[in-house]
Amino acid sequence: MTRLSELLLPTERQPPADAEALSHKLMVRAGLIRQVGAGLWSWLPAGWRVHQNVVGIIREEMDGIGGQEMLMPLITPADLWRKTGRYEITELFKLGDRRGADLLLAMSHEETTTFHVATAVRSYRDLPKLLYHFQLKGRDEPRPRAGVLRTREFVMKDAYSFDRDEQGLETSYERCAGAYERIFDRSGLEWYAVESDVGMMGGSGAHEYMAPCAAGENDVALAPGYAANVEVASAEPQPVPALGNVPSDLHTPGLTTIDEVAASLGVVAGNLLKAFPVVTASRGLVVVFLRGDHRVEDVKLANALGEPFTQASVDELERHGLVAGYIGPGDRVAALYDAAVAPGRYVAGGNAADRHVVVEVAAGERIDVRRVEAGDTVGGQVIRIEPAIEIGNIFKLGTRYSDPLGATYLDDGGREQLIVMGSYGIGPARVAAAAVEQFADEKGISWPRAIAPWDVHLVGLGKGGTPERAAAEELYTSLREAGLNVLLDDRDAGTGEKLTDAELLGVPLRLTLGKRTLESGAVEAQVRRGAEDRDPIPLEGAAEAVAELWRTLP
RNA sequence: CGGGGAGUGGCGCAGUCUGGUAGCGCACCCGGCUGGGGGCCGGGCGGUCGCAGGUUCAAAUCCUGUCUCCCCGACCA
Repeated sequence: MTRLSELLLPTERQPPADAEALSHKLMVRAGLIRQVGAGLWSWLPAGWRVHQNVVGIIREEMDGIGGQEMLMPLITPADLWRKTGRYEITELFKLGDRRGADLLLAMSHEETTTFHVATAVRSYRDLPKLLYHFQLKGRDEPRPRAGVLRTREFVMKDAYSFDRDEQGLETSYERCAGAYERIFDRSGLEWYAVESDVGMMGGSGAHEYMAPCAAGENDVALAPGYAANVEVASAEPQPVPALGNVPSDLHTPGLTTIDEVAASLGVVAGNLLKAFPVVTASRGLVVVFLRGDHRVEDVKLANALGEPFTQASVDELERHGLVAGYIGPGDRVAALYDAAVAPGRYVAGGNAADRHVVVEVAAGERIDVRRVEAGDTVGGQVIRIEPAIEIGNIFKLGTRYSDPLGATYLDDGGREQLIVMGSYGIGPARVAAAAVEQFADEKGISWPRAIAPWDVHLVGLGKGGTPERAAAEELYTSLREAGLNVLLDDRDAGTGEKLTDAELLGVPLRLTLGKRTLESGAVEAQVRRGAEDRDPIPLEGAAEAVAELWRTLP
């Protein structure tokens, strides 16, 4: 369907009142998506064309590295997930059938693919394998947001590699990384790969593919030659001047924050020691000390501790004789020091109400748990931090799933070995939304050519039955014969409405054909990116010239 | 789950404080004019005011309960 008069493309002049993110507003306004419930969205015809274009690119590149496409069910028996311990995840949609059997909506398909490989693969000769599918994922997200950026049901391309050993996994991983580079390059996005957290699941390595944009939910630390999610980023802190002459015992009534204490002493926050008391299952209460101007990065701290933690309550502190707001090093509780706490003198809590003291911190064991900040450096290069949306990830799973699900093979010596796995995800919806975020201007969307719903938006001005409209029909036919996907605006609507809708929808090349065109013998062309008018294209032989121009577009 | 906000034709909103039986712009339908940037005139269609209960002669408006949605924080493609 490529005639606007027949297409379901409900454009809106105003965005939904509750929309915040740019892609949310524009995708709804342009008639690409519509909401059904919280985090539940329908893709209307034009939007689905974009989605499927992204899918097409992914499919080509995955096939190109030997991926085998298949399809596994969304509804999954609970037993598979019980075996891997994932049945307890709170985001899991759980349901039952009429007989009372426990089922779930898969959040991803590690269990299912591993189940198949476990039963189908017996020999090292059957490995490696790279399997993938495009399938819905169900996730009962605590907070769906920003249109299609974070939803409770979405299509994911998830791929799983199965190798004989770590070395094989390394090869599969690199191969997927290469495919991902080509996929995101081809999609026309700005993107980069960053080191990411492997989470509590373990695993030996992971990367995330990030598309920088304002609506992004992740913060990424970037410097020339360096890119990492702030959840795992490490950097050299900015220096602070040494602590000047300050009395070693300070009466500080009511001064419980870093800023208050620093201001009252006339020193910088970095001259203080910040106490971050946490409780873990195996250690009980532990106080983590950071430089006063630094913040704890929760993910880094959990990784450094090797277990989850909660912040200590005031009760918990009192039980250990600590006073909230006045915690400092002492013998009452175990202490850990962040890597940015250089040996030297600091103002710290005096472990008594209204008291601070100057302490001498010695060199010693450190853990890196602080959140990297803009202005820190890596290898002498200054870091900046920007928001980005995660559009894909790759993850070395190891034997996390093959072990509980019994996915083994016999090696060439007849010994049973665990299959070594990797997983590789991409969210096509996020690729689409990120493209909207990155390239939209005040008039609307500006799709990269590779994923645009159509190649050319041909606006036929005037009313049906006029010579200019007849000419538009003719051009429409010849453009299609030249291999272009063309959207023809053949509505009897006003000029302004047609042109405004075209800008909102964001097809990369707009052709306008009206009375003027006929008189001059050339159709007007505007490149959507930058709203850049090009030289009119003579109607004689227009199709080839348009196709040629189109190939040069971003 | 914690905090904040909102539910009134398809979209955006007013009306709620101070109860009196629902209105505006856009969209939509009909007729006419216009025809290169959301044009003009005239005439129309369309709403259980989220839901349930209560107060009252009378409830969009007051009370109680409940559901839904959005935004900010802990999660992730």
